[in-house]
Amino acid sequence: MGRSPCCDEKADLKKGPWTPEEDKKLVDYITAHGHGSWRSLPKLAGLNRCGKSCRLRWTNYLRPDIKRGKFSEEEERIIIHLHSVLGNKWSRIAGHLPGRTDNEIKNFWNTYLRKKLLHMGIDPNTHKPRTDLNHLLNLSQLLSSSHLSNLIMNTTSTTISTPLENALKLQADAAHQYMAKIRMLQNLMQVMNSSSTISNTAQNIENIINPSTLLGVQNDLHTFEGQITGYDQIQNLGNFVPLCPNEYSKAIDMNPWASSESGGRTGGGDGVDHQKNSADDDGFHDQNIDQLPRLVSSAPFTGRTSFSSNHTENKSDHSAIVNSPISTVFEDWEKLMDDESTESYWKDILELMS
DNA sequence: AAAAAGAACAACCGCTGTTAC
DNA sequence: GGTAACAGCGGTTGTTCTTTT
Repeated sequence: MGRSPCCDEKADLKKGPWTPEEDKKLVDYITAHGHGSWRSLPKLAGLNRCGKSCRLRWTNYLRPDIKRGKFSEEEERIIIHLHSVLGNKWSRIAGHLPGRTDNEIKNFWNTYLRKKLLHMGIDPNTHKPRTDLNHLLNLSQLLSSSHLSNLIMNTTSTTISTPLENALKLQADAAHQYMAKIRMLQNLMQVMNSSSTISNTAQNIENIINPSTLLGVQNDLHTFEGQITGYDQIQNLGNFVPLCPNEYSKAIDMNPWASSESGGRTGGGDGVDHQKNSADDDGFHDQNIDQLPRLVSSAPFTGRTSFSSNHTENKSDHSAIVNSPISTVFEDWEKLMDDESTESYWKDILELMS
């Protein structure tokens, strides 16, 4: 009954990297006869390998239609889109990228794309903004240690600092700290607003933080960044991309991957439950690529772009703030930030969210 | 120039659904 | 209908290459 023993059970089968000679044998055999049964192939081809190893070698490396080399930006975009819908279904994703293997895509994801999304503040598993505690609490430090230091070094490295430059550095430093805090708050608010299960928490937090102050966050940030763009490098601050509450999918509007040719979203862009589990449908069709929720931009963040597209509802209410200088823009924030300096401040918020 | 660290890639392992018997 | 191997898939590991210190 059943089949004969699997080749894997045979002894003395070679493992490890393939030699050019082995590759040639495999290619020659398959070219002449097709692979047929992988189980019987090694013996017929004169290889001391198991059929499984031959199949993997062929499908992942030797197949003539395999496209080698760097992934294009378009391929990157497609992979991320598909992953947001299909998850780690590498073979299905590979099915939409001719010439790419599931193994190659998987490696590309694990070694590059995943880290890229993490750097952008996006959870690569959920394709939503990261909500882990460390990310939020370390944000300020990360930004300060990288971008701002680069900024300062770039702007003053060639000369001995003058008193004015020192003052500018201090001001930039302080402003940067504000910025990081604002973004942390934005992220928190976004998380709260994007989940109905914690909507009550959002209200509780608003009891801690002056709601009117929170409403001004976006415009404050907008204005601040507008003021500070005298430093070109400050635009590099935006590796962390804040998203609009309830508007995850709208972030695609500033997505450089979303080419004009693709036409952007045509529907279903709420970023919720696009996954289908049906066996006969991978939940994705080529014509539906543009219907999938797009990801946030990897491009440098600019508050202007972000908030002009996502927070128009607040514009009129805060036009006065928008036009105010930095010194007054942050006046309302000073109280908040002073309060926040106490150790229990963030604990209170995070406990409410847990 | 050497060592260490990180990134990239290839291959293996083990699980699961399918299929031959 | 039951059993066991097959084929495919995703996760993980090991090796090699590149970059940084």
